[in-house]
Amino acid sequence: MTSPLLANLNPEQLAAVTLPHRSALILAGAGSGKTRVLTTRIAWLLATGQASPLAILAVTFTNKAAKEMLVRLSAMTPVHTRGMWIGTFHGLCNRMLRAHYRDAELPQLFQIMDTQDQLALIKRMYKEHGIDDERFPQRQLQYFIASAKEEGLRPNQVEAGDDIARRQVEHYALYEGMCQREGVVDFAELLLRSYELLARHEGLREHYRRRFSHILVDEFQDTNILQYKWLRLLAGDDTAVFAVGDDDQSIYAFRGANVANMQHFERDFGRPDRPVALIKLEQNYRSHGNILDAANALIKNNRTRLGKNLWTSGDKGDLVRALAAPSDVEEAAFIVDVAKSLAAEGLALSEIAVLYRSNAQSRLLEHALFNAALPYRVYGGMRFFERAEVKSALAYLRLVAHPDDDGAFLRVANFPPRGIGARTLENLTDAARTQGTSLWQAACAGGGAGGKPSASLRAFIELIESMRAATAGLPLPEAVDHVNAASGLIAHYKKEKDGQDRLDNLAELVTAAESFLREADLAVDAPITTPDAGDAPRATDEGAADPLTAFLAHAALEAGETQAAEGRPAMQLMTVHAAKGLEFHTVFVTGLEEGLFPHEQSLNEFDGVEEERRLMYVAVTRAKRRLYVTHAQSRMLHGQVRYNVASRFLDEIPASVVAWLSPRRTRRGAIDVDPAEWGERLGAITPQSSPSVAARVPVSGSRGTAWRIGQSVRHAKFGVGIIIDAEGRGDDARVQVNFRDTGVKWLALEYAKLEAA
DNA sequence: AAATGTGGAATTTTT
DNA sequence: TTCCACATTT
Repeated sequence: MTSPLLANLNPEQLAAVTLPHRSALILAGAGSGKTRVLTTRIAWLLATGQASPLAILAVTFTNKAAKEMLVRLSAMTPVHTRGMWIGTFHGLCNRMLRAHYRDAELPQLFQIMDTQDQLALIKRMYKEHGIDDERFPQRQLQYFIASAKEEGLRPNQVEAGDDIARRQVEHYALYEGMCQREGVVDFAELLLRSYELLARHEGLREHYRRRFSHILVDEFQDTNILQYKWLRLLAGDDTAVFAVGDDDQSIYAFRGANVANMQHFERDFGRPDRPVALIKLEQNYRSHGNILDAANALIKNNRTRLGKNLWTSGDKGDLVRALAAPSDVEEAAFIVDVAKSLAAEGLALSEIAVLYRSNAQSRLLEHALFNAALPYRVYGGMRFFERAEVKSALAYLRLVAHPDDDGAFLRVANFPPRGIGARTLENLTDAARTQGTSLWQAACAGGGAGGKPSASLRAFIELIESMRAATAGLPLPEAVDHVNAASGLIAHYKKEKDGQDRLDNLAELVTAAESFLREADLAVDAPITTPDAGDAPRATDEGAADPLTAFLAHAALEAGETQAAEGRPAMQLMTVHAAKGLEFHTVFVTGLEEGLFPHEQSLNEFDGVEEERRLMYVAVTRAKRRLYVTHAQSRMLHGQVRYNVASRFLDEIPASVVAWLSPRRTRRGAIDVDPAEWGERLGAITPQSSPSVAARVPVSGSRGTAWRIGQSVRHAKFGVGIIIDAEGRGDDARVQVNFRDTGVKWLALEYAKLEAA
């Protein structure tokens, strides 16, 4: 076996890649070459003739991962990746539903709603049915529906324990009715419909089962119940399912991810003659030893694990650097200082990441970086296809493609303003409801309940009709361009003084249509046909018959980049969640404080702290060479200063691999250092200082009675905490302490024997 | 129909 | 603090 494909694989990777035909669960630790194994496995199957490209289905969660798989695969083998089913769960389900829209009981040109659209639909529904949004918050219903669907449950299958739940189920049913009438599906619906399609149509199911001899799943720990059921349906007796995942990196339980899927895999995908193979990839190619030691020790505190230990053949490397800053401002200043000196040493800024638990923390960091003129890029936020002007342009296109889309209708009927007031739309909504039709049909039928067809409404109908006629024969980008202008959007934003960005985005939408066509072209070859249940011919990768519908699906399924990548290298700011899968030379994990990380909300959740710990594990394992873990004694949060105890996760990193860059007492908690001295001390600490910088700065002894807000204390009964308030003096003096384990308490200094901690 | 004011809430996020 | 939804004003 001297295939170059297999060169440089370690024994476990090699075993995984060349596994004989049967299902396998690959426990792939952080940085263990997971993507490489996955793509090499596919290449291997193809190269050895064990599978044809059409027999392979590979599924990921993100478009980015799917794209990367395609790129790496084409680099490895000369195969045409075009006919292959490689994509996201949603993308593949969309493809399947387009091909079998009749059996799925969907209109041919069904439209996909993103979460914004979905919320808008729920709001409309609340208005129409007079549902009380105080008692039933719209967001909550949105979550309720998504959760139900992710478990594969229709309204009649949801068990409602109490009255509230019963009402929510009713609302769920109403919602479904609206979606069906308007011909729109939400994200979860793509999965559920596809699942039901396979469940109900045996012929189809058998067709796909026979076709896909190999199913490969990326980030298996992130699959939800429905995705798992979908995989089970799709996998026939002779299908080998190759599931790659890491239970220690399961950080999406809050959106339905079900790690138990990994535990059940062996039972559900094994056959008596071909039990599931279990392979662990534990050799890490990313990080130096001390970083891995920190990660391993940390994650050992979780009880529910499959069990894994990362190791490296490389160096121990630097110690993990820890810092207790007096406040969030100093924490940010420290990061600026270190980044500057690293940059001065020649480290690319893009190799430095600053991670935080919640987005709110980015502001101050941005402020500090901005003032220091350090280029940075923040991940997260508004994506291209989510911007208002882009969504409006898309709504016109949706109306052109699919006029019954009430959401699209309402979005642009009077935008830009054209004299269709709230009153007109109300009447129209009433008329549509009584006639049981879409707004579009009601408008065509003559408008409002009063029977007075509004002239502006008629003009709008004509506008859409004329757009449809004008764009009919046009290539997609030209059609988009036409709609941008004919809709009046361009004229509208030209009038606005801050409209230039929006105009740019509208122009960018034309470009997006161009590149969509270009990429779709590459992805398409001859229509896939099979004797019994042929897949419909595809015009594009999105699987729709016409390019416009495909583009609209693309816009919904791939929201696009957060912001255009800047030319110059920049530091990377993001949440820990967003950092999953990435790696950097230097990583700062910031805000390591009880209440923030682990987040206080997680403490009430089942398995909450363990998930937070996995999150911390993800954060730590992003670092290749240098890891900083920082916390601040005081932090401005929601407009108020808060005093937090240092995170328990800091204590869980073995002292032997940590160098404290700030004075620190023996136990958890903050330092006892005067902010005034801070700058001086910090100045003496350079990031290059040897690991032995450690905790050796002696702290001036606490003077028995001189307690300060922000100080860490210990109480014999209540444990450790931080003083957050004080009042009175002398014998009456009391302090308020936020104890880590026992909460906030007022203590009289005369009686409570507090000691500095 | 745009501009201004008020109250409340405030993880994590892909599709 | 900041963002949002909603209500009220202009």
